[in-house]
Amino acid sequence: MNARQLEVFRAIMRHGTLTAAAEAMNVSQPAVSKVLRHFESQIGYRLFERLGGRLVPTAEAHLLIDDADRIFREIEALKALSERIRNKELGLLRIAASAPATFGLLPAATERFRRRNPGLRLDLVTLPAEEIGERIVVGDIDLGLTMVALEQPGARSDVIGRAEIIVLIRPDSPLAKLERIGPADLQDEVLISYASNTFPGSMLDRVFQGKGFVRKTQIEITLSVAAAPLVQRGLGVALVDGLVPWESFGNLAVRRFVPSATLEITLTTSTVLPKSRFVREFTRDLKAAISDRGR
Amino acid sequence: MNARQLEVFRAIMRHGTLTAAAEAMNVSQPAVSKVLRHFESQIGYRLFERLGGRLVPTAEAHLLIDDADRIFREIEALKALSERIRNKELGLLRIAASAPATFGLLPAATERFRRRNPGLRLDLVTLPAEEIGERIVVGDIDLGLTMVALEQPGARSDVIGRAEIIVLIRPDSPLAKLERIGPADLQDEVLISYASNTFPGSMLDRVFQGKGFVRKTQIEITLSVAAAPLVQRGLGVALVDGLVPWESFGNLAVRRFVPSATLEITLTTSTVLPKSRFVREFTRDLKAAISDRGR
DNA sequence: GGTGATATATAACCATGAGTTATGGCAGAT
DNA sequence: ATCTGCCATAACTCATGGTTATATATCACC
Repeated sequence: MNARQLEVFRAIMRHGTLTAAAEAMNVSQPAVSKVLRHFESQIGYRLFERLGGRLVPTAEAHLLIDDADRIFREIEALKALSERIRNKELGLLRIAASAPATFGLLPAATERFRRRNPGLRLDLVTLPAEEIGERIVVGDIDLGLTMVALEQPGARSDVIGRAEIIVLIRPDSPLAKLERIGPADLQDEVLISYASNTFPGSMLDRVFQGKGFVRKTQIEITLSVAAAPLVQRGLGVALVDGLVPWESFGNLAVRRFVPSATLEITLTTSTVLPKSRFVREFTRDLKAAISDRGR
Repeated sequence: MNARQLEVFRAIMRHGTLTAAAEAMNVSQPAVSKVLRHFESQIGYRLFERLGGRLVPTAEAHLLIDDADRIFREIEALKALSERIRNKELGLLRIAASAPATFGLLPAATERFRRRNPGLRLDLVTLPAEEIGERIVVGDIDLGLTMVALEQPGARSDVIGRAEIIVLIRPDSPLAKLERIGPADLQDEVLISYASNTFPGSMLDRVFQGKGFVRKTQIEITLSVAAAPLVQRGLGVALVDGLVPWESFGNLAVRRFVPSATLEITLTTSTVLPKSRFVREFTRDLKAAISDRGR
């Protein structure tokens, strides 16, 4: 049972005669006749009674026609879809980002991108950085956006911007008076921050050390966004990336951290798979979103 | 774009490699390879990138796979349906009946029939008698059930029973006292009955004439069931077929009409199209339903 | 009862798609 | 360096779907 057989069956049911069906399908009458007979011999029963030199649909044909017709139309729809894909009217861009990038960069970049490519499907996946590299090399993901460089054979990482580490406090905290907050100011606070065995964590450890302090993290987080509710409830002060739009969470204040510590916003793509036009475009939009953030 | 191509595409997406897909489909690996390449050349774009001797699905493949998978499964379902039809687990019997037969005979016959053929689809169509003949000769209908013989070339009518003409009255009517009602009793009543230009109408005209009366129909109906609400509301007395289960309508009484007048319950089938087993069985069930009615 | 019109079936042929086996090339792992 | 796994190619076969030409059956009509 193949698509052509269904098409022929449907056409005969529609047009009533072989000849009309053949004409509608732009093939010769014997061609239709042969496909029909072959179809009937395959399924093992007659779809039409031959009488008076005419074809009369059997009860079996009536049982099949609805489904056959639907499937035929669905195949036609799939062809149309495929045609649109070929004409680049339709596409798919699969982006994996770590959580801060998902919150802080993707919305703006996506907005720019969609304005130019409204028909395109976008898959935005939030994943831990380690997994993103793997997904890129197996081709599951077109573009990765992380706060760490991904050392992955078969993938290439480029730094497209930087994000400052900031201090997250409650507006009613005594620290709110300060413009800038340094390691010394945090000594007596409950510190919410990255674990030392993560990239930003060890980076911050070095910064504290450079100023003669030790970073004592009381509450460790892996996902910076998780700091927001903790700080909101007054459980401590967070030292996290400044990429997430913290202001939008409410009951939170952001202060600069000195000395300045930055994370690299890193864009990763496969070195083996060809880059689509969409990947290049989205990269541009991401850079624009980053420079917009500066303002 | 044909069913096989969708199947191959789906199998490769599922199993990840050509080799695994080929194994799953029980064909050789080069066969799958060739179908895939042919499919790709037809649709005009790559579905897989070849890298490191592996196939990696492109974004386009991801856009197509859901629909392709669904269509493939629907074709499989259609094959299964076809298989059931071939094994006679599934069938279709299309019955057209005039309204009295629909009300009075089909329910009982259908009940018997379905007990024996629970998987079968039954199409019960109520149509005016004239149309039924045409539908039978074009093969739209397997079996017709009417109260008139259908004179239709290509169709054959058999009388399988008779239905008495009865008098339909309100239980509170003065006529309710009578066991039998004749033309004389109806002279002063508003008569609801068939038009004279119909078969039962002219038949009743002759009966009245034989007794020296004229049938004066004040309210003409074509559909006997339409008499029920009229009689219920006291608009008159009806002279109609006794096939419809009038008792079930409520607030109606049925009386025998004398002299007895009968309509022929006629079963019509095509003389050219082969009769299915179901047609023969249903005929038997109809006859049984008719003789049951006698009790 | 021919006759023409219409519709299906058959015959003979061809192109192609889908299958086979055998084999070669390539990348990654041991 | 070699083995292993995977994909591509070559050469061949067979079935399917297409062609044209022709035969056959039914129906309507004179």
